[in-house]
Amino acid sequence: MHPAPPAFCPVYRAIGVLQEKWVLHIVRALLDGEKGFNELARAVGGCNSATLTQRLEHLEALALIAKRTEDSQGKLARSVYSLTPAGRELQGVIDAIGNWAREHLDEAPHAPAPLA
Amino acid sequence: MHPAPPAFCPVYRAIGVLQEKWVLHIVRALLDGEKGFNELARAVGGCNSATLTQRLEHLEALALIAKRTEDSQGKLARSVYSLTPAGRELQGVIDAIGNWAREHLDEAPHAPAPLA
DNA sequence: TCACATCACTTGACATTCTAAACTGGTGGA
DNA sequence: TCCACCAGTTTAGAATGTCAAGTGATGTGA
Repeated sequence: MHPAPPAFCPVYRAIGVLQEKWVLHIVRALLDGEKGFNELARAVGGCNSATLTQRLEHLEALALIAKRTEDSQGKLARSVYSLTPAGRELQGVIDAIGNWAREHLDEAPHAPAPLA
Repeated sequence: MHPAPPAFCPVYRAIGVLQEKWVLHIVRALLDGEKGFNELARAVGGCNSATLTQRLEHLEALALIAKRTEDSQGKLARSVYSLTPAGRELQGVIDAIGNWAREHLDEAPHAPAPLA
């Protein structure tokens, strides 16, 4: 019944992954260095913990990020999320978005030039 | 009350636009040439008309695509959607996604080889 | 000339996805 | 002890996306 969604096309599938809400933000935040759960939530800016948990699970399943649980002898369980090599390669995508954004999205909410 | 979403950051806003469902698919389809409504729907593969209409309005408002209504003398009103220069520049983003996808997303649902 | 297909959408009911906000259970500091 | 932070989980409701059908016009073939 599907009108032929090109599921076999890698670009199509990549778009499917990358358009999930917060995914690109998460990747961008982690490109900046590995982070704990709350730290990541803050860096990403506005994602709630339920969605973040789900997104992190999905990205881990896709092997774009890795979760490590630091347990310093006692019992402190801090989780640390970082990009895998495949995830780090998304730098190119983020850069492309960045270049485009700076060229074509620079109007709008803009500080009204501090020097005037 | 927002925990400081960096709305002033162009990359953040770009991600906000590009992660809307179907947006990247629409851009990709139009990079291939201008298209009518149903034609675009078919090219995009699986987006329903309600969402497509809404997305096209949004993208037109952002000046990434342009809508032209061909009315050959009589009264035929065929709509044609095409990318604006700003929209066309998203080629770089699509390419980056394409490169990444081909390198890191090539396993998975794969037609089981028609010959055999 | 009538039936049927296509075009560009709209509409309304429904399903999926995302969200806020509160809560769990543990650590660590004043 | 009280409070803050850690990493989440839960639940209910809002936002977003979808399906399927319908609209009114044109075109196509029998």
